Amino acid sequence: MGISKDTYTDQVMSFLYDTILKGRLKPGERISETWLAETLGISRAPIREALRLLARDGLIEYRPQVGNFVASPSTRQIIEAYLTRGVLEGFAASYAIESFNEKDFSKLDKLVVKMVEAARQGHHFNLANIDKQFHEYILMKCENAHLIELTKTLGTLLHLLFCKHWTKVYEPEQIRFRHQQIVDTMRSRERQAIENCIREHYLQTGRLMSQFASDKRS
Amino acid sequence: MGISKDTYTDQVMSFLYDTILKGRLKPGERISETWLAETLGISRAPIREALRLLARDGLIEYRPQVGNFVASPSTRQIIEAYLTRGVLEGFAASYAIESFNEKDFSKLDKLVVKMVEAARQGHHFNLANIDKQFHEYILMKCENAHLIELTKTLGTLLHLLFCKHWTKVYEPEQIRFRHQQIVDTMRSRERQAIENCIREHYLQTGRLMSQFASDKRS
DNA sequence: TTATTATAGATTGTCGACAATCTACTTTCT
DNA sequence: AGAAAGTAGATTGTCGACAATCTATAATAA
Repeated sequence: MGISKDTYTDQVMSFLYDTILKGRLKPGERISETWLAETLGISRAPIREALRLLARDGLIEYRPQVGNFVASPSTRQIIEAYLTRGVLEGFAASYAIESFNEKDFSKLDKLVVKMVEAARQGHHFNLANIDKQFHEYILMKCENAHLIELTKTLGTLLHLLFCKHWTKVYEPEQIRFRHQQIVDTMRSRERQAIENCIREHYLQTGRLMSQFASDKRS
Repeated sequence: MGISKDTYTDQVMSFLYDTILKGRLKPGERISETWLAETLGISRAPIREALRLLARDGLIEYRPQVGNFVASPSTRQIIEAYLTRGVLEGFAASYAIESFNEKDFSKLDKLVVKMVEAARQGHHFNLANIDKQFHEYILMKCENAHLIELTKTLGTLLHLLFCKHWTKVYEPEQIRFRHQQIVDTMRSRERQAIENCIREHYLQTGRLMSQFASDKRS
């Protein structure tokens, strides 16, 4: 573990992220401040700050005077979040395309290959990670710190809530096609086509995920 | 004053927002927790939570172990923020256009008239408020809570930092033209045109504002 | 004089405690 | 039995204090 000048607040945020990711805290479940404080062996002050920040990002639902709960978005909210993510990343990609060269495209090609491998082996955790790398690689190149920050936050939320479903939602071959399509469209360097392609990419996933999530609850 | 079940944290956020808006706290200036606590007559706990949240929204720059400072974005960051806002609102408008009827358009027409009046009288505070109403009216109709939240946050940031410059940046006639153009384009109901129009609207303002802000600092 | 080091003051990070509020259960009434 | 009211327990909101860290001034050396 490298230099850890993190404040407790940051560490609590990481802890909660991991705990939710691993399914030890499930959507809708209460997150008691005192429980967290005892579990981590620290006081409630930094914990409250972490909870408020995670709530601002949508990972947690905070109800004043009542408590904090793991986010449990409605079908509609899920679709909305994916839609918004598509709009942001779509613009980022069309904006970043000017600084793309063949080396960047082939990097993306390789990530697609790795993604398909992970999908074939059913490693949904790996799959989600490589997918994240793929999309963030495109995102980063737009060089707009503000846009990157917003989009990453949204991505983190979606990753956290739905990465466990990925191997069930798409066949490996679909995953390959969907992402190769993005790379190919970017190679065309047509900004409008790029935006539309990425929006559609997220819209599809949003629809499937929301359906999956609502199935599970009934 | 209506029912006030606000927690202290919320009140501190409002207080800081107003204080910065009125220029009593200037960009780059330090915001001491103890000073705030004594000024408001409360303890530091809710103040810290408010500061962290405002930092998350970009109103404040937070440096761990050092302190909080009023945001003082660079030229580049200013342009980026306006650009991003344009992308979000542009999409929101093109998405909301389906639910627009003539009543909505004429409502926007009236706001444009009021805006020009305020501009003629040099009321930059009024002008900024009506402009905010205009853009939020469009935004709200998209019915995407997530998108609305993100866009509003960004708008609040820009409003706070730059509303004081508005009467200096645009002539009343320019303001009329720029906003009437948006309404007219929306009347055409062409989604692509709407997105481009609103993006351009914000891009222009971003460029002017960033220029103005950098002039002032030199 | 300029650069470096010490030092005192101020500021943030964290803690444990108490009051206000909410939740869930028990009791009471119909 | 079912609904309403009351009560005990738990949870959140806020507070004041202390330790760790940073900042700015003063003292020292080159």
